[in-house]
Amino acid sequence: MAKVKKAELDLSTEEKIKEAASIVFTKKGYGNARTRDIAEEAGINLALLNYYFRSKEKLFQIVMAERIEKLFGVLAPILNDASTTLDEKLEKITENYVDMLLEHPDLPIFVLSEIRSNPEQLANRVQAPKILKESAFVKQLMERRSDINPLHFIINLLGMNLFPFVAKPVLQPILGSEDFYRQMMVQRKKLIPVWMKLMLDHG
Amino acid sequence: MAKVKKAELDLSTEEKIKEAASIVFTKKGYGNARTRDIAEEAGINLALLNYYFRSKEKLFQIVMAERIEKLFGVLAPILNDASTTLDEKLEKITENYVDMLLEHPDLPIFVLSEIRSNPEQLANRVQAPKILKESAFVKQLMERRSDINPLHFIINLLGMNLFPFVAKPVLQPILGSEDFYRQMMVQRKKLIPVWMKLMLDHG
DNA sequence: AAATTATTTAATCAAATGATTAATTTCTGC
DNA sequence: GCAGAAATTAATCATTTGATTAAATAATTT
Repeated sequence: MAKVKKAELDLSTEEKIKEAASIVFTKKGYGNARTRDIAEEAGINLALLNYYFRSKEKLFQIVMAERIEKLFGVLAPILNDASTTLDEKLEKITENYVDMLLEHPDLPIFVLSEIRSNPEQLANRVQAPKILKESAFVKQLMERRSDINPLHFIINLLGMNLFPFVAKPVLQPILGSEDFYRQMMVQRKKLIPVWMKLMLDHG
Repeated sequence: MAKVKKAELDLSTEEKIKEAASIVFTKKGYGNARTRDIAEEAGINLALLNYYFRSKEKLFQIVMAERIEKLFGVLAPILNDASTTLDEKLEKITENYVDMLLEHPDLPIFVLSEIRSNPEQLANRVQAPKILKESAFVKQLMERRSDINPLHFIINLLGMNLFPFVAKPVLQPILGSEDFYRQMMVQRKKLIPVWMKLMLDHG
């Protein structure tokens, strides 16, 4: 055993490399990640990285597509669901994000910072924006508050959900223990929908 | 003229390099930035970078300290001011952030992503957290809402202010023009304090 | 103005890094 | 069990990249 990661046990070499790449890229970013770091993390020979994925860049593109999907993929089905109320959507989105981000706290900062350093190639890969304007969600928002651009509420919802994870390295020292940080994020699952409803119905 | 940046005109070589480094590091991140990029941006010979700053790493540390100060330095004086009301603080913080971030939109994602990729060295450089707990701001928050951890409100305030800039590359395509993006951010100067007050007084 | 110091430049170095190669081992189909 | 294919390895390559050097130029001092 020793250094072998649990999930790595029965994965194929290709999957091991992709897993390792995801870990290393997410932790350090593309520019700070070394193919040798990835090979070591995966426990494989460096040449295998190029054997299976041709290049660091190609491997990154594959990992990045998966990470973008993981971060924004949850949105589309919820936003487009005409059978749920606006309140239910707010609750679903929050619940999904908090649960997912507690498991992958550095996902948002990774995706957003990589998009920033390469916007022309990556920004258009995010699908959610494209469906947004025609979504049931936006329609419901406009019905409820016709005087405020619905994007404000979307920014607030995503901000309250994602920001505490984006800023985790700064917030953690304030909050003290990792455990207390988790506690607060769990509290927010109930609080964020309440706050969103307040903003929608007052002011 | 041509490619010469306006601010660069009468700066000393040392200042030109620091300015260029700030631009290049902020746009690409440490790992993707090349000392040759910085030299070119500054319009100076590559060797001068090492002549004035010893190394890329040292130059980065200097730039980073300034960027952290720019992003979080505005907080301490406002948070500690016992002479202003909580509502005034919310308005001041929001006004300061929106104005500053419209000029430096990629500042938050830069600082936060660099801290993520090197937390042990950078996270403790942020001063704001240290003074936070003893601040007038936190006291006022606890007075107003004793049943909710004041950090929730701080997260929401920073999230609503910083997140739209952190996520700018993703949001921009939805909003369309740069001009419309600016418009929305200006709107938020009035909206965010209103929303914060709502959260504090209801729910 | 001469001497000294500071700045700038072109050329070069050494290490890091992504990628390839050729040989070896393991697996698969027959 | 064997032949061919696939996977793996150690060694090496070529380029990039941060940094240095020695010479040239500019600024400052006396």
